[in-house]
Amino acid sequence: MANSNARLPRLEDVAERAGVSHQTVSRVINKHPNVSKATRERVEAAIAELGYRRNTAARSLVTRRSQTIGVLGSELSQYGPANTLLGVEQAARDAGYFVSIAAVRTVSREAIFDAIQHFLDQSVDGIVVIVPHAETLLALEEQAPGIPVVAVGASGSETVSGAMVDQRRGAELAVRHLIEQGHDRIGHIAGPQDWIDGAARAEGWSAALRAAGLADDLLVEGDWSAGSGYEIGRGLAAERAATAIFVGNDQMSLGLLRAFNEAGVRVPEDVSVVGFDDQPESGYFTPPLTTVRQDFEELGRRCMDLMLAALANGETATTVVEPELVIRRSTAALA
Amino acid sequence: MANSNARLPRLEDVAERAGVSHQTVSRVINKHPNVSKATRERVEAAIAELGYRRNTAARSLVTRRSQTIGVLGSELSQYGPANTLLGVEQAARDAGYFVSIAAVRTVSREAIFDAIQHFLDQSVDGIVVIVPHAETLLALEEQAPGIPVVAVGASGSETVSGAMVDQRRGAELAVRHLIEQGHDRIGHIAGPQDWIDGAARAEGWSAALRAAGLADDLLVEGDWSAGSGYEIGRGLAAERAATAIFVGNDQMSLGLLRAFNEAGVRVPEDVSVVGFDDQPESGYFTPPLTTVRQDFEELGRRCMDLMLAALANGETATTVVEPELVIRRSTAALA
DNA sequence: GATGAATTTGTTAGCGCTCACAATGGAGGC
DNA sequence: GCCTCCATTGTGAGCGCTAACAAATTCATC
Repeated sequence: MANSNARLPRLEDVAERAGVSHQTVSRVINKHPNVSKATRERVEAAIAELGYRRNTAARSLVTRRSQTIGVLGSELSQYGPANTLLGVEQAARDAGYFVSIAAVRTVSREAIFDAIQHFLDQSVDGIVVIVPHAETLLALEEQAPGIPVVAVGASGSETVSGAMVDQRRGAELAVRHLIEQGHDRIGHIAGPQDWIDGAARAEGWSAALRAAGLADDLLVEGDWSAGSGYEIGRGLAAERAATAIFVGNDQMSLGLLRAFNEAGVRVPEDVSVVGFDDQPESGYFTPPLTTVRQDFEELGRRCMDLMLAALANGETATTVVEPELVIRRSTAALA
Repeated sequence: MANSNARLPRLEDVAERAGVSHQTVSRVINKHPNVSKATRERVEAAIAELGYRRNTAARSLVTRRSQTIGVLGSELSQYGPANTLLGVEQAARDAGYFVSIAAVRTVSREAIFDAIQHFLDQSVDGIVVIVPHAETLLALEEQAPGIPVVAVGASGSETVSGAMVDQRRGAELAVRHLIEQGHDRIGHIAGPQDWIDGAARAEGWSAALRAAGLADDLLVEGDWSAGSGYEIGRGLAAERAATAIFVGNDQMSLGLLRAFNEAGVRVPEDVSVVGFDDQPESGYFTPPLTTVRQDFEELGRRCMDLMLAALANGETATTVVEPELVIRRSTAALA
């Protein structure tokens, strides 16, 4: 019901109404301990009556803090990054921070720099980077924005905190499961190798095979999309070199399943398939997909934990989220 | 290379270096026309040398504008909302705005109010709402935040601009396609009816059937998830009442295809299926899904167009994006 | 009751910017 | 030469808040 012509109430207006100084009102707002109970209640009443809301700009101007975290992301419409963003947002809002986003369409130095500039223009207090691309980390080291940075997939450094799901371990879980089922020719449809996760999963696959004394020669690189899984799957169906395929993500797995279905290759009777991510849909593929689950929201929350720590004491750190194997119907014992 | 101990350069520092007043520097930054070429160049040089960056807080304090748009969203990890967000972000950044997000986990009045409060605390200049839930619009009318609001799915009103994909038309495209293929018993797996899109698609389905003199009695309501599509699909496979199913979205379609596959119902030989959304994966379902494409990024950009208009002249407006039928292999002529 | 310490409240300055207005100087008309 | 007009530049104030300090009040202690 406030008169919309009048300017918004400010500290001084509240102070006048409560019969105190503006500084006392400021103390109440900032929960400063040394305010008597009576005064506090009077001020709080005045705040409620006037519908007072603190002016962020004025506060930021004097404190030199914007209470804003910038999230720099690419592929933000994909299941993983999108949920990581949600995790960050939740933790940030709970901690009293605003979340600003900048999406990078094509990953390049210029695009990353642009986004960082954008955030610096906004004077964010810190930047969370969800661009799981190796080049991004290099760009970040180079461009060091002078504020705390937390990067997903980074191992952590002097200047950058890192939060990651243990991709190697996830890949090992998947491959070991296949080995236990009796498979000894296990191929891999990898994600792009200049993506941190793509490379780490391929390494995990390779390491698990070698640890079991098996060959790691069946690797093809896709681009994460269902389309690339399909194309590669057509080739694989013709060759029939492997009896099991560990796929870099669920979307490529979907394409692979489609190609196998068209070619008459039965899953899991002829070939077993394991994906990575565990999107909500993966349990409804034909057949339901055995895959490695990553808790992306948790990852996002961890990012924010690291950010808060960096904001508080300037220290960088690293955190690792454990993946989990979800066994469904796309894998079976070798006949 | 700036000395990180020293405070950041400000207008006055640039002015001193360029030998002009701070106001002249301000004019250069704001592209005011009445500045001589020589002065402008001198100032620009000084800005570059010092690495000057305008302080947003100070600017906001005096202009009473934050150059920030708040995006209030739910289901932000889903394909549609996520891409709409990306469209908004792109258009906003191009227009010199920052984008702040607030995700609503469970749609309720309180959660919506909370998010609006959050944005008002931040003094955003406008709010884009991507919560395609009927109750949201009511909450918005009630809570009228006093700044421009653009809502996805809204028809527009005195206070709220609306941007939407024509859902009814999309549903009609789907149903007419099925009718043309000779189907006359066409069922619908609807989205939740308290979701704007869910209701609009059901209406379009119903309208198209009635226009063709067909019955619209085969409707079941799901919850958008693949799981609900699967459960409903099991029932449908047992009944076999319809020869074609129009499904409210692609995810439920996936579940339906899975259930039909398990039950030995062949798609499209026995039953045709049409989805809605056209996610990137839909072309790799088994079989590839005929569906209705929505251009979510365009929708997001349109939201921002409306926002800029509202910000400029305070007027609300409405815009409609046309959907498109994508025919793949899940539909066929009735045998 | 005097002394010092702790608690509560008030006063002042200034964060960095834009706005309104004032001042300066050169071009052009009579 | 004088006056007007316009383009260009400068001056002063103030946006709303917090930090630092100062003042007033209460309380405990000897």
